[in-house]
Amino acid sequence: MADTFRKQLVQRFCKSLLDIHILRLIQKEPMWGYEIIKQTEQLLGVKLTHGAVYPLLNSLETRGYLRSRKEVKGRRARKTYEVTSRGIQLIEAYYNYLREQLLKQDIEA
Amino acid sequence: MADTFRKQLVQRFCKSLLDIHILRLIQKEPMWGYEIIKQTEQLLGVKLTHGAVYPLLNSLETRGYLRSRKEVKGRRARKTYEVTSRGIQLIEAYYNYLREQLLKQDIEA
DNA sequence: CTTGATATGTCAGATAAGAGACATATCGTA
DNA sequence: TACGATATGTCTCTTATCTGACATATCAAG
Repeated sequence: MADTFRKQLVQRFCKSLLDIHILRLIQKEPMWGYEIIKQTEQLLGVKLTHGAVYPLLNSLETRGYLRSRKEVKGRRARKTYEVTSRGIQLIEAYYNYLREQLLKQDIEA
Repeated sequence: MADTFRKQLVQRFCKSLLDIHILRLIQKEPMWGYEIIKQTEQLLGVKLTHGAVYPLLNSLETRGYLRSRKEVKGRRARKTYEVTSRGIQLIEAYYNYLREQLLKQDIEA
């Protein structure tokens, strides 16, 4: 049962906080859309569709959370993203909020 | 800026994980719908509509996460909810997941 | 005796997000 | 040379969710 709940939560966090999930992955190491989809499936067992990922990546870049560069190997092109300082600030605000939530739990436990 | 991000996250966590937010409030002390809406506004500054809260409370009870009893003061009735063991399991799975997320951060920091 | 607060409920319509299709291109391999 | 994998992009339609309206009832205060 605890395992069922865990899977549910992994799925929900990943989908309803998809932008943060993506920022966290890219922060670990610069990455491109296709790779994000593959790693999310391998690491979490969650299938993202590219129709959801690519528009979000573009939006995150427009809003200043990501920066991209084109990498060309032979004639193949990929857009590798890295997290900007603004993106790092959002991720840190996220971790701070998680800590806060856990703290509240300890106080009342 | 960090403060703006925090407010954003409070809002998003509360709305996209509304069921867990409600379970956590009720776990602190048994509570009814109207009170949940008031406390959420006072504590977090987030306005929930009763059209979202009441159907969710009923759904959480049907699915076994909450249990309700009718409290009558004079002729006024209210439905006070408490969290079931199943509900507590979900909340604990939630906290475990938060801890996991923070752990991952430490490893890669 | 009427207004605002307490208290719960349903439901139609709006809205936001995503799935999946359409589109294109390279590369390796069978 | 055709298929599956890599790689990115747009867009329509569906689906899920919430807002806000409608509905009802008690109570306190002005």
